[in-house]
Amino acid sequence: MTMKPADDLRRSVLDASLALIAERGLAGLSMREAARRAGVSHQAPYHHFGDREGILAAIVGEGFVELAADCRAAIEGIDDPIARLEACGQAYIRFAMRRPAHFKLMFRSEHVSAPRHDEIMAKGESAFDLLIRTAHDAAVGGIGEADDALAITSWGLAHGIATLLIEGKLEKKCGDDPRAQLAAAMQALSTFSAMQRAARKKV
Amino acid sequence: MTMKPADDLRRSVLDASLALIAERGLAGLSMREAARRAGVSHQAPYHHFGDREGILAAIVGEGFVELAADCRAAIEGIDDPIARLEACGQAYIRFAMRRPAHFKLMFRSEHVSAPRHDEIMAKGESAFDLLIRTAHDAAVGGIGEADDALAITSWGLAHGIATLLIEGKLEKKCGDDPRAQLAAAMQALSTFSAMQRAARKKV
DNA sequence: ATGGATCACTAGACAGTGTCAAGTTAAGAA
DNA sequence: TTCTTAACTTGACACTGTCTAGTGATCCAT
Repeated sequence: MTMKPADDLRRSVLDASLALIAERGLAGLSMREAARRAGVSHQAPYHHFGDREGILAAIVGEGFVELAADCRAAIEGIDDPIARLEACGQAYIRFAMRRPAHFKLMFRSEHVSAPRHDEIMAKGESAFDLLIRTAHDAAVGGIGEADDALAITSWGLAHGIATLLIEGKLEKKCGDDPRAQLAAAMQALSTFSAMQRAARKKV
Repeated sequence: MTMKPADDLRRSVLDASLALIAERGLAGLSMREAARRAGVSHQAPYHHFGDREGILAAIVGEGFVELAADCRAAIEGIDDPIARLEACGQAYIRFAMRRPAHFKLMFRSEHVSAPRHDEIMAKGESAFDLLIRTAHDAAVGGIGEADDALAITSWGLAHGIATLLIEGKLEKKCGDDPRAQLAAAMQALSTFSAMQRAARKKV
């Protein structure tokens, strides 16, 4: 199943957009500049995406699929539920570091309105829900009874660490080296796991 | 010490900007519309803020001061270090809910570049560092030895929960009612505190 | 095969934006 | 009185997203 030329332009506009975002940030993405780089008229992208938001929605969709795949791969072969949860969090944070623009678009409400683009969001979010469910199951299996609260706590921790990391807010505490920051992030996750294990043994 | 007319316009442009953001979101803030609402020409705001970013920087500065004050007030009169940390996190999350636009501007790197506006950021961030130090001290006092890791973990949790909350990502798990979402957020914090206490007793 | 519809795209225009440059007006200092 | 500076206004420029109106090509039913 080869790509049709139509999808070809769609793909190259999308790639040009991602490159643009990588260079100039999220606000630096412009329909016209993306079209320019793809070598087409300023209106060509509209035929494939309808809207500026359409491009962002496409990026979000790809992001959710990739994140879910990352998480699935990370927990494969791990049995201990708390270790699974930690591995999942690690994948979450590594994804945020590898694709910061995707991550921001995925978890900010203002760029892509969920009601529109619901088919894309649904595809992505169903994959994402699996991720959350994994975390949830792991948490429940680990601690015994506390249901939603622990899942939200785990998600919140991973999400917060990831956010602080890609926004550069850990620089003051960990220095400029991204690897040192990543190490600190991972240490936060393992601290959380340790606390979880302690709480479990106590009960 | 009364306000000079100059500061008067500065203030009203700032208020118009905040109203604009509340109505149309962060991207809906426009220099020209803010000027229009303040009843001045489209260039008048530039005299006070220099830049579009200047307005955002002013908002960020006010936000850091208010957040620090909130946190300080929250931990007042509480002795138990773990309880202090939890109260601090509660204040952090309540602030995010009360001033979502401030919160986003404060913790995103793309809107306001720290190197420029360093005087504003310094004023705000020194207040903010106090907040982090409080969390740090409380954490260290609580668990005994683990130093930076627990502070980052706590900060990450509060930040992540706050972010998910104001981006509406908890709606699927907690429903549309903001009070139910806030309750879930608080429950996540208390879950964390319980785990911290359990870990402490175990060691 | 052929007429009509649909697809993929181009070209032009419009309102709106941030910001540079040049003027204006008023107040205060020398 | 003259000079300087602050606090504006006015006008222009390049750029943006998006609406409208085209233009070939391709496909499909007759």
